[in-house]
Amino acid sequence: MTNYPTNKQETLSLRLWLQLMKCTKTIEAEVASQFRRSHHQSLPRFDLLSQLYRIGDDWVAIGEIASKLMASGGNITGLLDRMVADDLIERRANPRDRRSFQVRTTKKGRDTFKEMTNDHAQWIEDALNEFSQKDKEQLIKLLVRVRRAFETNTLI
Amino acid sequence: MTNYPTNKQETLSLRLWLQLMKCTKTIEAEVASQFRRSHHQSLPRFDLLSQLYRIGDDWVAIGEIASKLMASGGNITGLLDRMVADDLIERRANPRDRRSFQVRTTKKGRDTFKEMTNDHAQWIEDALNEFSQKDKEQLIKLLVRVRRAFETNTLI
DNA sequence: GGTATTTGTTTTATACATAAACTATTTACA
DNA sequence: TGTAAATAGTTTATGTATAAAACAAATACC
Repeated sequence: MTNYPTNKQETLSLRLWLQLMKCTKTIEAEVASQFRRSHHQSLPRFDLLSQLYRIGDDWVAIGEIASKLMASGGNITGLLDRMVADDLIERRANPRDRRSFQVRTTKKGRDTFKEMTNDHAQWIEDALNEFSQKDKEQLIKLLVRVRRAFETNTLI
Repeated sequence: MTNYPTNKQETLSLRLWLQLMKCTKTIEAEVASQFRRSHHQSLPRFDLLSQLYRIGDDWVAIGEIASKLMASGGNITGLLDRMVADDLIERRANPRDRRSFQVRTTKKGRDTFKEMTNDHAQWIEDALNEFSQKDKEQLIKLLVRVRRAFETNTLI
């Protein structure tokens, strides 16, 4: 009865989480360093440009960006300030609601994003080309399950 | 010939990376929020205490912590300053090298770490208990492979 | 022994992140 | 209509992170 390897199981879960974190941080550090070297841009800026790209060509409210990126308002305000200063983003008052502001990418912002996103995809592809489609699919499936386990856990 | 789904493969690698990041960030946010709520401590502080615990009971040089955590010196200086102020860490001059300083955990630091580490292990275990040992082992194996792919890639 | 270099850490400038307080509007509704 | 509540965004205080400059002390080497 006491033969169930509960301690070992616990260790395995922890090891899984630690490996997950190590893996993500390794890739993140590499991508961030490449972005910095090749484009003088950061990962948070890339994420913001990605969201704007996903939303489309229109003016977007600040709050929509914050909620899509799951970030605080203050964080987005600061990021946008710096990106406006670098001419990647333009900002205007919302003509229909004087509390609200809107942003969109400039031409420079769109060009920068296009280059970054191409490089990014290429780096990831190059690094992961040794994996079979089956391995990748399985890994994705397991990761989604892990995430769901935490998300549902949290909501209770 | 042109039937090879190269575009799909590329998409799959990217999707894998995005899922990896999403998964890690979800768990990290949950753990950080629990640490904050239950212990008024942050994840970086927990990491630092973990390193000190791993190294042992002795006085440890600042530089050793920085290299183990793969963090910049300035980062560790700041973290330590705040943790010393909160009486989790004590600091002294290295008696054998006047350039150098050493730190170790206080009793409060050790007690805090013990509680945090128990809770942490429990949260992870609870969330991942639906996974079989086989699933976890496979996931760990794949994650290690992914990380190696990026590490070797970087070193070239 | 005296200078050059290296080493260990802190300081500075900057970026990114949050929570909480604050401001200005808009909306709800009595 | 007039006030309370909700909403949009910024500001402030604080924590975490880096790179680069600065500094002090130790080591290397002529």
